Amino acid sequence: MHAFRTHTCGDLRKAHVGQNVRLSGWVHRRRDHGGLVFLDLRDHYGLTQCVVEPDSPAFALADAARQEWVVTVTGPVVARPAETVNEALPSGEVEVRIETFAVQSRAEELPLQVFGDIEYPEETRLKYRFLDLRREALHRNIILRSNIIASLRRRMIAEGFTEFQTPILTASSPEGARDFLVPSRLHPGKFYALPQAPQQFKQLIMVAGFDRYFQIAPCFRDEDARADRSPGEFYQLDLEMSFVTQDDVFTAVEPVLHGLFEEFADGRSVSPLPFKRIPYAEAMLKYGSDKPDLRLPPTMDIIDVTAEFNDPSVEFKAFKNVIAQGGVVRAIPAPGAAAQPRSFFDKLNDWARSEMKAAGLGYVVFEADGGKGPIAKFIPDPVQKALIAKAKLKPGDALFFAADKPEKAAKLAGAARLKIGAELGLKAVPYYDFHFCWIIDFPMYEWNEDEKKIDFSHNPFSMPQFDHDAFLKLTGEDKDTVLGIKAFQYDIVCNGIELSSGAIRNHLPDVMIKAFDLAGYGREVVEAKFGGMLNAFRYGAPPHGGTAPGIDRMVMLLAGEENLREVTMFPMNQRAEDLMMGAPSDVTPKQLRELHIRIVPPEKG
RNA sequence: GGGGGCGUAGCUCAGUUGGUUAGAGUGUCGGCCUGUCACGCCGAAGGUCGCGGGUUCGAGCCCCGUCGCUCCCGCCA
Repeated sequence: MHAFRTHTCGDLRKAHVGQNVRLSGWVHRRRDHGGLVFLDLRDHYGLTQCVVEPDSPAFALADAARQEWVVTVTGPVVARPAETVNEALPSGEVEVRIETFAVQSRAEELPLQVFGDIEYPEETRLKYRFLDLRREALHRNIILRSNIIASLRRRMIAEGFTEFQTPILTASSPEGARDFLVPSRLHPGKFYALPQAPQQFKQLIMVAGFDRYFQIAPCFRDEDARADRSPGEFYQLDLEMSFVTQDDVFTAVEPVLHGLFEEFADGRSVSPLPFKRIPYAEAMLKYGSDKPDLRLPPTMDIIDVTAEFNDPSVEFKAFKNVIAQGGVVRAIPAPGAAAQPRSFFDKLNDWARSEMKAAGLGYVVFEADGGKGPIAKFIPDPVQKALIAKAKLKPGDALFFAADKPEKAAKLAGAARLKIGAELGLKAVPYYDFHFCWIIDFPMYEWNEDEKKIDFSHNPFSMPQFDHDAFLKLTGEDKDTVLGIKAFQYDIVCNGIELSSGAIRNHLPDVMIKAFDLAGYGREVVEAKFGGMLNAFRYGAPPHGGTAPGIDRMVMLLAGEENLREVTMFPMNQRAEDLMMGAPSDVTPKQLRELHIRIVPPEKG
């Protein structure tokens, strides 16, 4: 007989009755009836009830066992009496009668119970992650994560993609997030950077003549965390393809994501292929966001009502002043909101003022006999009718108004749309639990108001949607033209979460240098910082493009969790500390000397 | 860097208007119990009320500071 087990704790069924078996696992739960002790034994595979009676030679040992001890039991599988069958347990028809009992390892009093579903503070859960991982919910999520990654690999390979590894120690890059730096021992004063993404490498893989690359790629960014954003490190399904248009990328990626979500939907619905494509400008107007949640009904689509409020007959000064200063008024329809109490509207206004730092969130309730609410009296009947027509309102619907500079108004309207939709419990018809869309035609540049300069608005490596020769002739003088340029840049969005960002890349050195030039980076800077890739483009670069869906976020969606730590095996806390391993940590003076590093502690404020 | 919330037994939490010896559940330890599966019953141990200062006759509770955790904003091409 094997030293530890002949079966797992998830194996035993009625068919095993009579066999002598050996199980090893953790003592999940102990029920002591004096003369009779039940031990639920747990391993990765399941739970099996074991029982020991006083006349058993193993009784004293087994009776002493406590929660989370690791033990090995040996004995016959017996059928449980009919009235004691546990239907909640797959092995519930049988139990193991303990004849010999061995303790493999004991457990101290637990800081966190494995049994049950008590909620524990993050600090405890992270410090004792190995205990938390034993618990059912987290254990299940981590297995789900593994299955999702395995499925992605299968699907990508089936689509003709090949997985390649790219370096973890690479060069720091100027744009984008803050790099994690690794000091070089051999080159005093110089640093490697951990890759924010294998962006340049995957493009170089295309230049190198490979095609259809993918990787479950670790990415590192030294930025602050959020519930849906791990500090430090995360994983992407990184992919890149040669000789493709934007549509080819979509066609390659859609079935992978759709198939994945269908596979793990577990009864939930997935929006059908092809995913809706929404230009950035339209998304910002209709949803107030570049990551719209399409689970809300189209009757809640935001509309621009600047013209209506600018009509001479409207006497509402607050909005008129905003418009006079270049602002806009956006209206968020709230279907059926007339049934809500006054407090519903007041709370939303308070929310807009406190959390969104807005001047307020005005509203009009359109009853059958006319508009109601604090600002309705400033809006004459013809304009009210125009608003009703434009927003396609029915009696009993309301409109909320966000008035501000275009970006701020869009942002407030977008947040209000989500909040109102959630409060009213409104759902699109047909409703999909996972509602995907592509956001396309992102602007190439944006105006940086603080520094009064043109910035890349997204990815400096994407191809502008602009005539090649005309683009090369652009200068900083053509500000409006430059700010109007769209890029072959796209995002995949699901349920209001940005899953991935991608682009058809700029593979032409002259366009790339001009693109950086327009954002205020001289040729020297581009040569110095992206010389490797730029140089590669001078030796025959194929047109190429790709994207990189965030794996952690996909797992989060499919697991139905709202925090990445619930789907990450060993996460750090929000301050980027590993409480279990004690990272980051001090290092020895010797280590620092070897790296030519001296610590200059921050001055205490 | 900024804002909100939280911090009481190993763990999860309660603790009234500032008022006697700070409680419950769970876990731990001891006793009883032969069919439980959140077993049950009896008992015990277990507390720097995060830390420091202040107000007060009296502080878990009020005030100030500080530390930790968490959520959000900034940030995340």
